[in-house]
Amino acid sequence: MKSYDEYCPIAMGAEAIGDRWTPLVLRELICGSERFSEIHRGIPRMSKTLLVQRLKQLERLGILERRPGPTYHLTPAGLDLEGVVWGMGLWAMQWLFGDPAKEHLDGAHLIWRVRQRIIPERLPQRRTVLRFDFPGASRGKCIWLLLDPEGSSVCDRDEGFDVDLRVTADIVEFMRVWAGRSTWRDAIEAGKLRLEGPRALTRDFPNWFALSPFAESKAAS
Amino acid sequence: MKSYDEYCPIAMGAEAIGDRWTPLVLRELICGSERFSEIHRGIPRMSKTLLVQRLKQLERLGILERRPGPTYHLTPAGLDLEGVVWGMGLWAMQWLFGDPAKEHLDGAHLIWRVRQRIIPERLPQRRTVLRFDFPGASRGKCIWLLLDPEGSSVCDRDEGFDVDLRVTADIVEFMRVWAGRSTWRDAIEAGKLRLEGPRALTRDFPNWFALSPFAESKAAS
DNA sequence: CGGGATCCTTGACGATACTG
DNA sequence: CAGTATCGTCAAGGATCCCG
Repeated sequence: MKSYDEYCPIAMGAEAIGDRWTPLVLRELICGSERFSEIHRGIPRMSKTLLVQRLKQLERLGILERRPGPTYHLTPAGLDLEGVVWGMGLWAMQWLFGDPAKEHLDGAHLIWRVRQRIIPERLPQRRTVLRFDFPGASRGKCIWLLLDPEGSSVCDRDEGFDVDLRVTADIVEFMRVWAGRSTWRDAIEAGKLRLEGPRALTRDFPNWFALSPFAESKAAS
Repeated sequence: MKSYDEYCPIAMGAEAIGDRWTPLVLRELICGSERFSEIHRGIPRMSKTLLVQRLKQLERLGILERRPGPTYHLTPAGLDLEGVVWGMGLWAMQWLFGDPAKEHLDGAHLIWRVRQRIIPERLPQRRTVLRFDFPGASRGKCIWLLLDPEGSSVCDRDEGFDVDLRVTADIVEFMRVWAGRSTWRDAIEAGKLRLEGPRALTRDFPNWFALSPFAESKAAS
């Protein structure tokens, strides 16, 4: 893609971060992903080839820094982009955001993002295995989440662990809760979310992770 | 261009305003352009066909409104984008912006933007014709600016009017002043800007228009 | 895991001509 | 002036395979 060839800061900013997928790459970095595979899991529909290209350009522009590992870290210039990227999100939250559509109903992606928002100190002391069932999902109808204060992981196949807590949900409603458009309580009372397991787990479940970073801001539609 | 298919406000925001050229279209609307040709003159390197498409999408998204005339006006949602678009510009101003490069040296585009920033009340009462000569420009080496409190215009051909004030300048330096990286005084003292005409005009010239909206913010490099 | 190298498709875009 | 219509090009990027 060619340059705008305009001596204008807006044009330059748009050239730097306006390429397709780039705002999502920045989102992942801002949210704390550091490794290539981690970033990629956060943007599963982006090809690896393209992610490599985008990371390189961001590095060239001084927005991120590649360190041995390899890991990727935002530079001061990159950290300063948080306001811009979040501004886009807040704007969209207010003016465009609605309930999820069919194309959004990916259980694996959803739980991966839930995992990003885990608050480790609040997890049970011992490893706990959750199984999510989303009958209405387009992809990722059945997802396992292994909670561990030392590091949690998501997978989409039965690895043979005993399931401690089973979550069966209408994925649309789960996403609405995630986005701040509904609540766990309402979802459960409406019969759209069912938690099966020891009382201690079903009770604490909502506290293990925060909702979407945008959940608090107000939506329009 | 296909959708990201993510249930994420950042993805939605990026889809809405992240298309190529769209931030520049928004810039023109925010700066007050209303007519098609006016918007197009502000983004001369964009094709008309594409501008039509972008305007249509922005209308579909509820960001702008088309009224008879035809004229284009930002809706409340569109006005609310000003912070995001300006945020991109401010970020780029701080981290990427430098002196203009060869591809930027378009005298016609420069004077068009100067015209956008005219403060009508400060203009001379009678029509005044300026001629700009930019020997170092890549395009638009010679531009006429007709000042009139009722409405000013730019053209790139001699329409036969008598020139009241002649401005000869190193276009790089003129753009640096415009961007807040130099001053009229420094430019004149360095011999990079020469004003020829009645004393009253050469004296008031700097007051007729404001500099770039980003001129006050600090640049890095 | 973290990419590099190729091939191939599609659609975004520019140029041009035309219209009310 | 403010578009519409058509056509051709080119490059962005998806898919696949490979590598250390």
